Amino acid sequence: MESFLHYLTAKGTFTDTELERIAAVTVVKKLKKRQYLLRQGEVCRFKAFVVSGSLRLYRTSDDAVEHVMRFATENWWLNDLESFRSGRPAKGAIDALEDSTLLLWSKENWELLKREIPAFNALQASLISRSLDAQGDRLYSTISYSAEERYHEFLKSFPDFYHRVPLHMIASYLGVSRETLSRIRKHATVQ
Amino acid sequence: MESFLHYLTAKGTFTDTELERIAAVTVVKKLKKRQYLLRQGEVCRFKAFVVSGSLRLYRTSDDAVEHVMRFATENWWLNDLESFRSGRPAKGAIDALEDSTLLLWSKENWELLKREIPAFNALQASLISRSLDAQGDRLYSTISYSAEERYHEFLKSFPDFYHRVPLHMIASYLGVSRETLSRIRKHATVQ
DNA sequence: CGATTCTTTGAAAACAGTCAATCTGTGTGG
DNA sequence: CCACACAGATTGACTGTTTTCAAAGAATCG
Repeated sequence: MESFLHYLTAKGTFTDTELERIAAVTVVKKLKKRQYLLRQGEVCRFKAFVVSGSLRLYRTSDDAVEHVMRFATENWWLNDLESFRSGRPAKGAIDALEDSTLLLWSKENWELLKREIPAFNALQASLISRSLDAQGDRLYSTISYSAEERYHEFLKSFPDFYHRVPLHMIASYLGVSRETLSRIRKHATVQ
Repeated sequence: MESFLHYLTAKGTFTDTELERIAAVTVVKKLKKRQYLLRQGEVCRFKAFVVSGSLRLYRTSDDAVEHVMRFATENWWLNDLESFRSGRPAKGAIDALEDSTLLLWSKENWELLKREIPAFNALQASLISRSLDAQGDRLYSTISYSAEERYHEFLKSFPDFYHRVPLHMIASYLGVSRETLSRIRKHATVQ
Protein backbone atom coordinates (compact mmCIF):
# COMPACT_ATOMS: atom_id res chain seq x y z
CA MET A 1 0.00 0.00 0.00
CA GLU A 2 2.86 2.35 0.88
CA SER A 3 4.49 1.78 -2.46
CA PHE A 4 1.24 2.39 -4.28
CA LEU A 5 0.76 5.77 -2.62
CA HIS A 6 4.27 6.66 -3.63
CA TYR A 7 3.47 5.60 -7.14
CA LEU A 8 0.33 7.77 -7.18
CA THR A 9 2.01 10.90 -5.87
CA ALA A 10 4.80 10.42 -8.39
CA LYS A 11 2.33 10.18 -11.27
CA GLY A 12 -0.11 12.92 -10.35
CA THR A 13 -1.19 15.49 -7.81
CA PHE A 14 -3.48 14.12 -5.13
CA THR A 15 -4.68 15.70 -1.91
CA ASP A 16 -4.47 13.70 1.29
CA THR A 17 -8.23 13.32 1.35
CA GLU A 18 -8.15 11.95 -2.16
CA LEU A 19 -5.43 9.48 -1.25
CA GLU A 20 -7.49 8.33 1.72
CA ARG A 21 -10.53 8.03 -0.45
CA ILE A 22 -8.60 5.84 -2.86
CA ALA A 23 -7.11 3.76 -0.07
CA ALA A 24 -10.55 3.24 1.42
CA VAL A 25 -11.77 1.29 -1.60
CA THR A 26 -8.69 -0.75 -2.47
CA VAL A 27 -8.52 -4.42 -1.62
CA VAL A 28 -5.27 -6.25 -1.02
CA LYS A 29 -4.96 -9.67 -2.58
CA LYS A 30 -2.16 -12.18 -2.32
CA LEU A 31 -1.57 -14.86 -4.92
CA LYS A 32 0.68 -17.86 -4.75
CA LYS A 33 2.73 -18.84 -7.78
CA ARG A 34 0.52 -20.42 -10.44
CA GLN A 35 -2.72 -19.20 -8.86
CA TYR A 36 -5.28 -17.62 -11.13
CA LEU A 37 -6.45 -14.07 -10.84
CA LEU A 38 -8.78 -14.45 -13.80
CA ARG A 39 -9.80 -17.41 -15.90
CA GLN A 40 -10.55 -17.32 -19.59
CA GLY A 41 -14.29 -16.92 -20.07
CA GLU A 42 -14.95 -15.19 -16.76
CA VAL A 43 -15.95 -11.56 -16.73
CA CYS A 44 -13.11 -9.38 -15.48
CA ARG A 45 -14.58 -7.19 -12.75
CA PHE A 46 -11.44 -5.58 -11.39
CA LYS A 47 -8.43 -3.43 -12.04
CA ALA A 48 -5.22 -4.72 -10.45
CA PHE A 49 -2.00 -3.02 -9.46
CA VAL A 50 1.04 -5.18 -8.82
CA VAL A 51 2.78 -4.35 -5.53
CA SER A 52 5.18 -7.27 -5.68
CA GLY A 53 5.66 -10.42 -7.70
CA SER A 54 4.83 -10.97 -11.34
CA LEU A 55 1.94 -12.21 -13.47
CA ARG A 56 1.04 -12.88 -17.03
CA LEU A 57 -2.02 -12.32 -19.19
CA TYR A 58 -2.36 -14.99 -21.84
CA ARG A 59 -4.81 -16.47 -24.30
CA THR A 60 -5.19 -20.11 -25.22
CA SER A 61 -5.71 -20.96 -28.86
CA ASP A 62 -7.86 -23.76 -30.30
CA ASP A 63 -4.89 -26.10 -30.41
CA ALA A 64 -4.42 -25.59 -26.64
CA VAL A 65 -1.27 -23.49 -26.98
CA GLU A 66 -0.86 -20.63 -24.51
CA HIS A 67 0.10 -17.26 -25.93
CA VAL A 68 1.39 -14.63 -23.53
CA MET A 69 -0.13 -11.22 -24.23
CA ARG A 70 1.69 -9.35 -21.49
CA PHE A 71 3.66 -9.64 -18.32
CA ALA A 72 3.26 -7.42 -15.27
CA THR A 73 5.55 -6.80 -12.31
CA GLU A 74 5.94 -4.19 -9.56
CA ASN A 75 4.07 -0.96 -10.31
CA TRP A 76 2.28 -2.29 -13.37
CA TRP A 77 -1.44 -2.34 -13.92
CA LEU A 78 -3.14 -5.43 -15.14
CA ASN A 79 -6.57 -6.70 -16.10
CA ASP A 80 -8.44 -7.90 -19.14
CA LEU A 81 -9.28 -4.47 -20.46
CA GLU A 82 -11.85 -5.52 -22.99
CA SER A 83 -13.80 -7.68 -20.58
CA PHE A 84 -13.58 -5.06 -17.83
CA ARG A 85 -14.96 -2.42 -20.14
CA SER A 86 -17.60 -4.40 -21.98
CA GLY A 87 -18.68 -6.98 -19.41
CA ARG A 88 -18.09 -9.72 -21.95
CA PRO A 89 -16.24 -12.94 -21.08
CA ALA A 90 -12.50 -12.45 -20.97
CA LYS A 91 -10.47 -13.74 -23.90
CA GLY A 92 -7.45 -13.95 -21.62
CA ALA A 93 -6.52 -15.58 -18.36
CA ILE A 94 -4.27 -14.11 -15.69
CA ASP A 95 -2.09 -16.11 -13.35
CA ALA A 96 0.86 -15.49 -11.07
CA LEU A 97 4.41 -16.35 -12.11
CA GLU A 98 5.69 -15.73 -8.58
CA ASP A 99 4.03 -15.26 -5.22
CA SER A 100 2.50 -11.82 -5.65
CA THR A 101 0.74 -9.05 -3.80
CA LEU A 102 -1.86 -7.05 -5.64
CA LEU A 103 -4.22 -4.18 -5.05
CA LEU A 104 -7.68 -4.55 -6.54
CA TRP A 105 -10.55 -2.23 -7.33
CA SER A 106 -14.01 -3.30 -8.32
CA LYS A 107 -15.40 -1.76 -11.46
CA GLU A 108 -17.89 0.27 -9.40
CA ASN A 109 -15.21 1.76 -7.19
CA TRP A 110 -12.94 2.36 -10.13
CA GLU A 111 -15.63 4.36 -11.92
CA LEU A 112 -16.32 6.22 -8.71
CA LEU A 113 -12.69 7.25 -8.29
CA LYS A 114 -12.51 8.32 -11.92
CA ARG A 115 -15.57 10.49 -11.45
CA GLU A 116 -14.61 12.02 -8.14
CA ILE A 117 -10.88 12.53 -8.52
CA PRO A 118 -9.75 14.39 -11.62
CA ALA A 119 -6.10 13.42 -11.22
CA PHE A 120 -7.15 9.79 -10.98
CA ASN A 121 -9.15 10.07 -14.16
CA ALA A 122 -6.25 11.77 -15.92
CA LEU A 123 -3.84 9.09 -14.74
CA GLN A 124 -5.93 6.29 -16.12
CA ALA A 125 -6.46 8.07 -19.42
CA SER A 126 -2.73 8.53 -19.75
CA LEU A 127 -2.15 4.86 -18.90
CA ILE A 128 -4.49 3.73 -21.64
CA SER A 129 -2.83 5.97 -24.21
CA ARG A 130 0.59 4.75 -23.24
CA SER A 131 -0.54 1.13 -23.46
CA LEU A 132 -1.74 1.84 -26.94
CA ASP A 133 1.61 3.36 -27.91
CA ALA A 134 3.55 0.51 -26.37
CA GLN A 135 1.39 -2.08 -28.05
CA GLY A 136 1.81 -0.27 -31.35
CA ASP A 137 5.57 -0.52 -30.98
CA ARG A 138 5.33 -4.17 -30.10
CA LEU A 139 3.14 -4.85 -33.09
CA TYR A 140 5.66 -3.06 -35.28
CA SER A 141 8.49 -5.16 -33.96
CA THR A 142 6.59 -8.42 -34.50
CA ILE A 143 5.83 -7.63 -38.12
CA SER A 144 9.23 -6.09 -38.84
CA TYR A 145 11.98 -7.79 -36.93
CA SER A 146 13.32 -11.32 -36.81
CA ALA A 147 12.79 -13.47 -33.75
CA GLU A 148 16.38 -12.84 -32.72
CA GLU A 149 16.08 -9.07 -32.92
CA ARG A 150 12.82 -9.16 -31.00
CA TYR A 151 14.42 -11.23 -28.27
CA HIS A 152 17.20 -8.72 -27.78
CA GLU A 153 14.79 -5.83 -27.84
CA PHE A 154 12.76 -7.63 -25.22
CA LEU A 155 15.79 -8.08 -22.99
CA LYS A 156 16.67 -4.43 -23.35
CA SER A 157 13.15 -3.36 -22.43
CA PHE A 158 12.71 -5.80 -19.56
CA PRO A 159 16.14 -6.84 -18.32
CA ASP A 160 14.95 -8.43 -15.10
CA PHE A 161 12.46 -10.68 -16.84
CA TYR A 162 15.34 -12.81 -18.01
CA HIS A 163 15.68 -14.15 -14.48
CA ARG A 164 12.09 -14.01 -13.35
CA VAL A 165 10.18 -15.41 -16.30
CA PRO A 166 10.62 -18.92 -17.71
CA LEU A 167 12.12 -18.99 -21.17
CA HIS A 168 9.16 -20.73 -22.74
CA MET A 169 6.89 -17.88 -21.68
CA ILE A 170 9.19 -15.31 -23.22
CA ALA A 171 9.13 -17.42 -26.38
CA SER A 172 5.36 -17.40 -26.27
CA TYR A 173 5.34 -13.62 -25.78
CA LEU A 174 7.63 -13.21 -28.79
CA GLY A 175 5.59 -15.58 -30.91
CA VAL A 176 8.23 -18.27 -31.44
CA SER A 177 8.58 -21.84 -30.20
CA ARG A 178 10.63 -22.44 -27.07
CA GLU A 179 13.09 -24.54 -29.05
CA THR A 180 13.76 -21.65 -31.38
CA LEU A 181 14.27 -19.25 -28.51
CA SER A 182 16.58 -21.70 -26.82
CA ARG A 183 18.72 -21.80 -29.95
CA ILE A 184 18.64 -18.03 -30.35
CA ARG A 185 19.87 -17.63 -26.83
CA LYS A 186 22.65 -20.17 -27.39
CA HIS A 187 23.82 -18.24 -30.45
CA ALA A 188 23.88 -14.99 -28.52
CA THR A 189 25.98 -16.27 -25.65
CA VAL A 190 28.47 -18.01 -27.92
CA GLN A 191 29.33 -14.76 -29.69
CA MET B 1 -19.45 16.83 -43.47
CA GLU B 2 -22.99 15.45 -43.66
CA SER B 3 -21.75 11.92 -43.17
CA PHE B 4 -19.63 12.95 -40.22
CA LEU B 5 -22.59 14.53 -38.44
CA HIS B 6 -24.51 11.33 -39.00
CA TYR B 7 -21.59 9.41 -37.58
CA LEU B 8 -21.50 11.62 -34.50
CA THR B 9 -25.20 11.40 -33.74
CA ALA B 10 -25.06 7.64 -34.18
CA LYS B 11 -22.19 7.35 -31.69
CA GLY B 12 -23.34 9.76 -29.00
CA THR B 13 -25.86 12.37 -27.96
CA PHE B 14 -25.07 15.85 -29.16
CA THR B 15 -27.16 18.99 -29.08
CA ASP B 16 -27.45 21.08 -32.22
CA THR B 17 -25.28 23.78 -30.67
CA GLU B 18 -22.63 21.21 -29.91
CA LEU B 19 -22.72 19.91 -33.46
CA GLU B 20 -22.34 23.43 -34.77
CA ARG B 21 -19.49 24.04 -32.40
CA ILE B 22 -17.74 20.96 -33.69
CA ALA B 23 -18.42 21.83 -37.30
CA ALA B 24 -17.04 25.32 -36.74
CA VAL B 25 -13.56 24.03 -35.99
CA THR B 26 -13.26 21.22 -38.52
CA VAL B 27 -11.18 21.65 -41.63
CA VAL B 28 -11.85 19.74 -44.83
CA LYS B 29 -8.83 18.39 -46.63
CA LYS B 30 -8.60 16.54 -49.91
CA LEU B 31 -5.72 14.28 -50.81
CA LYS B 32 -4.81 12.75 -54.13
CA LYS B 33 -3.68 9.16 -54.30
CA ARG B 34 -0.12 8.81 -52.98
CA GLN B 35 -0.11 12.23 -51.33
CA TYR B 36 1.18 12.46 -47.80
CA LEU B 37 -0.87 13.55 -44.84
CA LEU B 38 2.06 13.10 -42.46
CA ARG B 39 5.71 12.30 -43.00
CA GLN B 40 7.83 10.22 -40.71
CA GLY B 41 9.70 12.53 -38.33
CA GLU B 42 7.17 15.36 -38.45
CA VAL B 43 5.11 16.12 -35.39
CA CYS B 44 1.51 15.03 -35.86
CA ARG B 45 -0.63 18.04 -34.99
CA PHE B 46 -4.04 16.80 -36.09
CA LYS B 47 -6.77 14.23 -35.72
CA ALA B 48 -8.26 13.07 -38.99
CA PHE B 49 -11.58 11.51 -39.87
CA VAL B 50 -11.95 9.79 -43.22
CA VAL B 51 -15.02 10.89 -45.14
CA SER B 52 -14.12 9.05 -48.32
CA GLY B 53 -11.15 7.24 -49.77
CA SER B 54 -8.53 5.25 -47.92
CA LEU B 55 -5.15 5.77 -46.30
CA ARG B 56 -2.43 3.90 -44.55
CA LEU B 57 -0.21 4.54 -41.56
CA TYR B 58 3.15 2.87 -41.96
CA ARG B 59 6.65 2.84 -40.55
CA THR B 60 9.87 2.43 -42.48
CA SER B 61 12.55 0.23 -40.98
CA ASP B 62 16.32 0.69 -41.19
CA ASP B 63 16.50 -1.51 -44.27
CA ALA B 64 14.03 0.82 -46.01
CA VAL B 65 11.13 -1.63 -45.90
CA GLU B 66 7.68 -0.15 -45.33
CA HIS B 67 5.52 -1.79 -42.68
CA VAL B 68 1.83 -0.97 -42.67
CA MET B 69 0.55 -0.35 -39.17
CA ARG B 70 -3.05 0.31 -40.11
CA PHE B 71 -5.42 1.16 -42.88
CA ALA B 72 -8.29 3.62 -42.66
CA THR B 73 -11.35 4.11 -44.82
CA GLU B 74 -14.73 5.81 -44.55
CA ASN B 75 -15.70 6.64 -40.96
CA TRP B 76 -12.34 5.73 -39.47
CA TRP B 77 -10.16 7.97 -37.39
CA LEU B 78 -6.51 8.28 -38.14
CA ASN B 79 -3.40 10.01 -36.89
CA ASP B 80 -0.10 9.16 -35.28
CA LEU B 81 -1.43 8.87 -31.77
CA GLU B 82 1.86 8.89 -29.96
CA SER B 83 3.20 11.92 -31.76
CA PHE B 84 -0.12 13.75 -31.39
CA ARG B 85 -0.15 13.13 -27.67
CA SER B 86 3.51 13.67 -26.85
CA GLY B 87 4.58 16.21 -29.45
CA ARG B 88 7.49 13.97 -30.40
CA PRO B 89 8.38 13.24 -34.05
CA ALA B 90 6.06 10.67 -35.58
CA LYS B 91 7.40 7.15 -36.03
CA GLY B 92 4.88 6.63 -38.79
CA ALA B 93 3.95 8.26 -42.06
CA ILE B 94 0.46 8.57 -43.49
CA ASP B 95 -0.41 8.66 -47.17
CA ALA B 96 -3.47 8.20 -49.32
CA LEU B 97 -4.16 4.94 -51.16
CA GLU B 98 -6.98 6.53 -53.12
CA ASP B 99 -8.13 10.08 -53.65
CA SER B 100 -9.56 10.91 -50.25
CA THR B 101 -11.55 13.50 -48.37
CA LEU B 102 -10.72 14.05 -44.72
CA LEU B 103 -11.83 16.18 -41.83
CA LEU B 104 -9.07 17.57 -39.64
CA TRP B 105 -8.87 19.08 -36.20
CA SER B 106 -5.86 20.81 -34.75
CA LYS B 107 -4.67 19.59 -31.40
CA GLU B 108 -5.85 22.84 -29.77
CA ASN B 109 -9.36 22.53 -31.14
CA TRP B 110 -9.49 18.86 -30.35
CA GLU B 111 -8.64 19.52 -26.71
CA LEU B 112 -11.18 22.29 -26.67
CA LEU B 113 -13.96 20.04 -27.93
CA LYS B 114 -13.02 17.37 -25.42
CA ARG B 115 -13.22 19.90 -22.60
CA GLU B 116 -16.42 21.58 -23.66
CA ILE B 117 -18.49 18.69 -24.95
CA PRO B 118 -18.86 15.72 -22.60
CA ALA B 119 -20.20 13.40 -25.28
CA PHE B 120 -17.25 14.26 -27.46
CA ASN B 121 -14.85 13.44 -24.69
CA ALA B 122 -16.66 10.18 -24.02
CA LEU B 123 -16.58 9.27 -27.69
CA GLN B 124 -12.85 9.73 -27.97
CA ALA B 125 -12.21 7.78 -24.76
CA SER B 126 -14.27 4.93 -26.11
CA LEU B 127 -12.41 5.07 -29.43
CA ILE B 128 -9.07 4.77 -27.68
CA SER B 129 -10.22 1.80 -25.63
CA ARG B 130 -11.57 0.08 -28.67
CA SER B 131 -8.35 0.67 -30.57
CA LEU B 132 -6.51 -0.94 -27.72
CA ASP B 133 -8.82 -3.97 -27.80
CA ALA B 134 -8.55 -4.28 -31.55
CA GLN B 135 -4.79 -3.97 -31.48
CA GLY B 136 -4.66 -6.59 -28.75
CA ASP B 137 -6.59 -8.97 -30.97
CA ARG B 138 -4.30 -8.23 -33.89
CA LEU B 139 -1.24 -8.81 -31.75
CA TYR B 140 -2.71 -12.10 -30.65
CA SER B 141 -3.29 -13.19 -34.18
CA THR B 142 0.23 -12.27 -35.28
CA ILE B 143 1.86 -14.29 -32.52
CA SER B 144 -0.60 -17.18 -32.74
CA TYR B 145 -1.72 -17.79 -36.27
CA SER B 146 0.05 -18.70 -39.48
CA ALA B 147 0.31 -16.20 -42.30
CA GLU B 148 -2.46 -18.03 -44.14
CA GLU B 149 -4.87 -17.91 -41.20
CA ARG B 150 -4.10 -14.25 -40.65
CA TYR B 151 -4.81 -13.49 -44.28
CA HIS B 152 -8.23 -15.09 -44.12
CA GLU B 153 -9.02 -13.38 -40.85
CA PHE B 154 -8.03 -10.12 -42.47
CA LEU B 155 -10.35 -10.71 -45.40
CA LYS B 156 -13.20 -11.55 -43.05
CA SER B 157 -12.61 -8.38 -41.04
CA PHE B 158 -12.10 -6.06 -43.99
CA PRO B 159 -13.73 -7.64 -47.05
CA ASP B 160 -13.61 -4.53 -49.21
CA PHE B 161 -9.89 -4.01 -48.69
CA TYR B 162 -9.30 -6.91 -51.03
CA HIS B 163 -10.26 -4.67 -53.92
CA ARG B 164 -9.11 -1.34 -52.64
CA VAL B 165 -5.69 -2.08 -51.20
CA PRO B 166 -2.74 -3.43 -53.21
CA LEU B 167 -1.74 -6.94 -52.25
CA HIS B 168 1.77 -5.98 -51.24
CA MET B 169 0.41 -3.59 -48.63
CA ILE B 170 -1.80 -6.28 -47.17
CA ALA B 171 1.29 -8.48 -47.05
CA SER B 172 3.15 -5.74 -45.23
CA TYR B 173 0.25 -5.35 -42.79
CA LEU B 174 0.31 -9.07 -42.12
CA GLY B 175 4.07 -9.17 -41.75
CA VAL B 176 4.89 -11.43 -44.70
CA SER B 177 6.56 -10.82 -48.06
CA ARG B 178 4.37 -10.07 -51.04
CA GLU B 179 5.57 -13.23 -52.77
CA THR B 180 4.43 -15.33 -49.85
CA LEU B 181 1.03 -13.66 -49.80
CA SER B 182 0.72 -14.12 -53.53
CA ARG B 183 1.27 -17.86 -53.07
CA ILE B 184 -1.12 -18.04 -50.13
CA ARG B 185 -3.80 -16.42 -52.21
CA LYS B 186 -3.17 -18.80 -55.09
CA HIS B 187 -3.55 -21.77 -52.74
CA ALA B 188 -6.83 -20.44 -51.43
CA THR B 189 -8.45 -19.93 -54.80
CA VAL B 190 -7.33 -23.30 -56.15
CA GLN B 191 -9.13 -25.15 -53.37
C1' DC C 1 14.79 -38.68 -3.35
C1' DG C 2 11.16 -38.54 -6.78
C1' DA C 3 8.17 -35.80 -9.44
C1' DT C 4 7.42 -32.03 -12.01
C1' DT C 5 8.76 -28.28 -14.66
C1' DC C 6 11.88 -26.26 -17.66
C1' DT C 7 15.56 -26.23 -21.09
C1' DT C 8 18.40 -28.13 -24.55
C1' DT C 9 19.61 -30.86 -28.59
C1' DG C 10 19.23 -33.36 -33.04
C1' DA C 11 17.11 -34.48 -37.33
C1' DA C 12 13.50 -33.98 -40.61
C1' DA C 13 9.89 -31.39 -42.61
C1' DA C 14 7.31 -27.30 -43.37
C1' DC C 15 7.46 -22.64 -44.11
C1' DA C 16 8.85 -18.10 -45.56
C1' DG C 17 12.28 -15.02 -47.61
C1' DT C 18 15.21 -13.58 -51.48
C1' DC C 19 16.47 -12.85 -56.13
C1' DA C 20 15.44 -12.56 -60.77
C1' DA C 21 12.44 -12.80 -64.48
C1' DT C 22 8.03 -12.32 -66.45
C1' DC C 23 3.30 -10.91 -66.87
C1' DT C 24 -0.60 -7.73 -66.26
C1' DG C 25 -3.08 -3.76 -66.07
C1' DT C 26 -3.25 1.36 -65.78
C1' DG C 27 -2.48 5.70 -67.06
C1' DT C 28 0.20 9.43 -69.33
C1' DG C 29 2.29 11.97 -72.91
C1' DG C 30 3.19 12.32 -77.66
C1' DC D 1 -5.10 6.38 -80.20
C1' DC D 2 -0.93 4.17 -79.55
C1' DA D 3 3.37 3.37 -77.26
C1' DC D 4 5.71 3.39 -73.32
C1' DA D 5 6.53 3.64 -68.58
C1' DC D 6 5.30 2.22 -64.25
C1' DA D 7 3.14 0.03 -60.44
C1' DG D 8 1.63 -4.24 -59.11
C1' DA D 9 1.27 -9.37 -59.18
C1' DT D 10 2.99 -13.80 -60.16
C1' DT D 11 6.26 -17.60 -60.76
C1' DG D 12 10.45 -20.57 -60.28
C1' DA D 13 14.59 -21.87 -58.10
C1' DC D 14 17.16 -21.48 -54.20
C1' DT D 15 18.36 -20.35 -49.45
C1' DG D 16 17.56 -19.75 -44.87
C1' DT D 17 14.72 -19.91 -40.85
C1' DT D 18 11.33 -21.94 -37.85
C1' DT D 19 8.47 -25.68 -36.42
C1' DT D 20 7.72 -30.23 -35.08
C1' DC D 21 8.70 -34.45 -32.89
C1' DA D 22 11.27 -37.10 -29.87
C1' DA D 23 14.51 -37.64 -26.45
C1' DA D 24 17.41 -36.43 -22.92
C1' DG D 25 19.51 -33.27 -19.66
C1' DA D 26 19.08 -29.54 -15.76
C1' DA D 27 16.81 -27.42 -12.18
C1' DT D 28 13.42 -26.86 -8.62
C1' DC D 29 10.30 -28.17 -5.07
C1' DG D 30 7.89 -30.77 -1.76
